[in-house]
Amino acid sequence: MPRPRTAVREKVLTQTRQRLLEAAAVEFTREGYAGANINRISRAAGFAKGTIYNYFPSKRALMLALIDEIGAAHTDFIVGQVELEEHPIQRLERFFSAGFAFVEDNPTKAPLIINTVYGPDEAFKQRVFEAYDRLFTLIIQDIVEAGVAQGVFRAVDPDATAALLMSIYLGSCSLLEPGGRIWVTPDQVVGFVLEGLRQRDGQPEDGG
Amino acid sequence: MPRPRTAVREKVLTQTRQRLLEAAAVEFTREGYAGANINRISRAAGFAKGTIYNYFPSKRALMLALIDEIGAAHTDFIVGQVELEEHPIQRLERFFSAGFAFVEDNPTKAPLIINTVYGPDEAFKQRVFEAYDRLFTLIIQDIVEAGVAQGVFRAVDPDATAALLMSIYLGSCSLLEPGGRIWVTPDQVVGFVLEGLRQRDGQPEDGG
Amino acid sequence: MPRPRTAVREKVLTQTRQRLLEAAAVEFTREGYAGANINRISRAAGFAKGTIYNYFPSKRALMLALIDEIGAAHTDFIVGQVELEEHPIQRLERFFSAGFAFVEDNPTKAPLIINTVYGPDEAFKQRVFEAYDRLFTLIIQDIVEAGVAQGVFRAVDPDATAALLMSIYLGSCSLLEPGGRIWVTPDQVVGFVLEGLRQRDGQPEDGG
Amino acid sequence: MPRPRTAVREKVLTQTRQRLLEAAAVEFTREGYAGANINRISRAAGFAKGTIYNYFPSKRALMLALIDEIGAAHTDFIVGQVELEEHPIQRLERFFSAGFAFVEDNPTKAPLIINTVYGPDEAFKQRVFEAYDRLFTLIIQDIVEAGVAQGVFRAVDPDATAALLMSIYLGSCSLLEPGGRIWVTPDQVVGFVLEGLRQRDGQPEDGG
DNA sequence: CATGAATGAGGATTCATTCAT
DNA sequence: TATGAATGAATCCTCATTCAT
Repeated sequence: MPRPRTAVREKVLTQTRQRLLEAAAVEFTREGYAGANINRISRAAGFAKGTIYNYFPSKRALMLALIDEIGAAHTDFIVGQVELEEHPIQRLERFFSAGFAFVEDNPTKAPLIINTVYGPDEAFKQRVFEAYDRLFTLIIQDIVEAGVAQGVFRAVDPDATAALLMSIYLGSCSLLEPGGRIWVTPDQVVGFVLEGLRQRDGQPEDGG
Repeated sequence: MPRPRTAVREKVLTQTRQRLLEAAAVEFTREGYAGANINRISRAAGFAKGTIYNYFPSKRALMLALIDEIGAAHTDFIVGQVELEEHPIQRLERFFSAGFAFVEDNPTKAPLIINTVYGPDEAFKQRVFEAYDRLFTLIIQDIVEAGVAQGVFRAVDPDATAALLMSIYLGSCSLLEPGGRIWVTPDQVVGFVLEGLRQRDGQPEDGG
Repeated sequence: MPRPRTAVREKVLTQTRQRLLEAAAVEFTREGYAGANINRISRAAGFAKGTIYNYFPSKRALMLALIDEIGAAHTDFIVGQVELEEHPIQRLERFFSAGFAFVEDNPTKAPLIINTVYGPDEAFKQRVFEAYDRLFTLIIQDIVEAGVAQGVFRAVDPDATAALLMSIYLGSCSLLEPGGRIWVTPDQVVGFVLEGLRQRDGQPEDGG
Repeated sequence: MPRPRTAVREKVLTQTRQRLLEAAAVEFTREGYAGANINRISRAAGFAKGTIYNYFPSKRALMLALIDEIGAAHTDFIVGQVELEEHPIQRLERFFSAGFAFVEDNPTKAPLIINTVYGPDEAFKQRVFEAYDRLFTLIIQDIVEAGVAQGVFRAVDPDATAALLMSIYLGSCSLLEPGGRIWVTPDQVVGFVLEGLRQRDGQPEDGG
C-alpha cells in the first residue's frame, strides 16, 4: 500500500517532470514533433529512456502537456504585464513588448508554439488555441473592445483584429533571425499596428 | 545508345512528374515533412511506390523540388498580377488579393510553404527564401520603395516592411479557417495594412 | 516469321553480348555478385537497362554465362601455353607463368573467379569447377602424373597436388597487391612449388 | 542517473552480443556480406529484429566487429599452439595443425574470413589484415626468420614466404570439402611446404 | 520510481524484372 | 531489337513503447 507522499518526494517528482518538459521543448523545437526522439529527450533531461513514460503516457501526451505548460506560462506573463496598464494603447504596447520579451527569454518554447500553429496537426493546433484562450480573451475584451469603446481605436471587428494581432505577433517572432535578412524590431511592429488601429479626426472607418 | 525522346514520351514524363508533385503537396501539407509517407504519395498519384524514385532521388529532394515548383508558381502569379497596376496602393491591394486568390486556388500548396517557413528545417526554410526571392524584391522595390518615393507611404524601412507584409500575408492565410473561430478576410487585412502605411497630412513618421 | 539472320546481324548480336559480358565482369568483380547492379552493367556497356534481358534471362544467368566464358578463355590460354612444353617441370613453370600472365592481362576476369571459388554460392562454385575441368585434367594428367611417372616428381597424390597447385595459384593471384604489404612474385611461387615437388636423391616420400 | 550495472546484467549483455555474433557468422558465411539479412540474423539468435541494433549500429559495424572477434580468436589459438614449440619446423607443423583444427572447430568463422579476404570490399579486407597482424608477425619472425637464422630453412624472403604460407593455409581450408572432389589433408600440406622450405646439404638458394 | 534491454511496426530506399512502344 | 518507365518485393534501419529488475 503506497505510503503517503512526503513533500520532498512530491518535489522531486515535480522537478523531474519539469526537467523532462524543458528537454522536450528543446527537442520538439529543433526537430519538429514527428522528428523528435523520445529517448533523446529523456537522456537530455538526465534520465534513462524509460523514465519519461513514468510521467507521460505517450509522445503525444507529452506534446499536449508541453503545449499546456507553455501556453499557461506565456499567457500568464503577457496577461500580467498588460494588466499593469490601463490605457488601451499602452496595453497594446505592453502586449507586444511583453510578448517579444517572453520569446527572447524562452527561445525554445515560443517557436514550438509557432511551429504547432502553422503545422499540420489539427489536434495540436486546437490545444494551442485552448491554451491561449485567456490571451485571446484579453486582447479582444481588454484591448480592442476597450479601445473601440473609449474611441481611441477605429470601429474594427474585435475577433478579426485579435486574430490579426496574434498572427502579426507570431509572424514577427518567427522572423526575428532567419537566414541573414534584415528583420523587424518590436518597436516597428507596434508603430505599424498602432497606425492601423488608431482613430483619427472624426471619420470612423471599419476594417480589421 | 539512347534513342531521341519523342514528344509523346516527353509529355508523359512531365505529366507523371506533375502528378507526383501534386500528390506530394497534399501529403506533405497534411502530414508535415517528417510525417509524410513516400509510398503513399506515389500511390496517391496512381503509381507503385517505386515510381517516385524514377523522378526524385529522395524524399528530401522531392520536398526541395516541390518548394521550387510552388515558389515559382506562387511568385509568377503574384508578380504578374501586381505588375498590372502602376500605383503603389493598388499594387499593394493586388499583392494581397492575388495572394489570397492563389491560396484559395491552391489549398495544399500555400500551406506547405507556411509550414516550412515556420517549421524546424533550416535548409528547407532557406530554399523557400530562395524560391520567393523575386517576390521579396518586388515588394521591396516596386511597392514599398516606390510608394515611399512617391509620397503615398510613410518613410518606412523597406526591408522590414516587406518582411512584415509577408508575415501578415502568411499569417492571414494560415488563419483562414482553423478550428471554428471567426477569422480575417482579405479586405480587412488590406484595409488594416493600408492604414498602417499610408502617408497622412504632412507629418512623416518612421517605423516599419 | 523471323527472317533468316544475316551475317551482319549475327555479328552485331555477338558484339553486344560480348560488351555486356565485359561490363558484367567489371561490375561483378568490383561489387561482388550480390552487390552488382544489372542496370549499371547495361549502361556501362553502352545500352539501356532493358537490353541486357534480351541476351540473358536473369542476373544469375548472366553470372553463369560469365563464369563459362572466363573459364573457357582462361583454360584455353593456359592449356595452350602448357602444351608448348614437353617436360613436366617446364610445364609446371608454364602453368604458373601463363596463369599469372592471364591474370595480369585480365584484371577483372580472374579476380571474379577467385571471389566465386571462395564465395558463398555453391552453385556458382560448382559451375567454376565445371568450367575449369579441362585445366584440372591437364594438371593432374599432363603435369603431375606425367612428372611422377617420369620420376622427376615425388610420388605425390595427383588429385590433392593438383588442388594444392590451384589453390596456390589462386591464392598468389589474389595476393598480388592488397593494402601495402610485400607480396609474392610468380618466380618465388614457382621456385617454392618446385622445391616441394622435385624428386631428390633416391628417397621417394609421399605427401601432397 | 544510471545505476551501476550489476554483474548479472553485464553477463546477459555479453551473452546476447555473443549469440548475435554467432548468428551473424553463420549468415554472413552462408550468404556473403551483401546477401546477408540483418533481420534473419537477429531472429536466428532468438531475438526480434530490432535487438541487433542495440548492439551494433549497422550491418557494416556488425561485420567489422565479427572480423575483429574471429581474428582475435583465430590468432590467439594459433599463436598459443605455435608457442608451445621451440623448433621452427615443429612450429610450422603446429601452425598448420592448429590452423586446420580451428577451421574444423569453427566451421562458420574461418570461411567468413576467407570470403572476406578474397571478396570485393577493400575496407573489410584491410580490417582482416589488422585483425591477423599478430599472426603474420608470428609467422614472419618466430617461424620463418627463426628457421632461416638457425639454418633449417633456405634463405627465403620472410614476408613473401609468410604471405605464401597464409595463402596456402587459406586455400587449403577452403578446399576441404567443395562439391565432391578429393582434397588435401593437413599432413600433405605440411609435407609439401616443408619440402619447399627445408635447407638441404649446403646449397642455399633463394626464392619464396 | 528508475532503468535499459527487448520489441516490432513502419518507412525510406534499392533494384531485378516486365513490357508497351 | 532497343528502350526506359513502371513495378513491388525485399531490406536496412528507426524509434515509440513495454516490462522485468
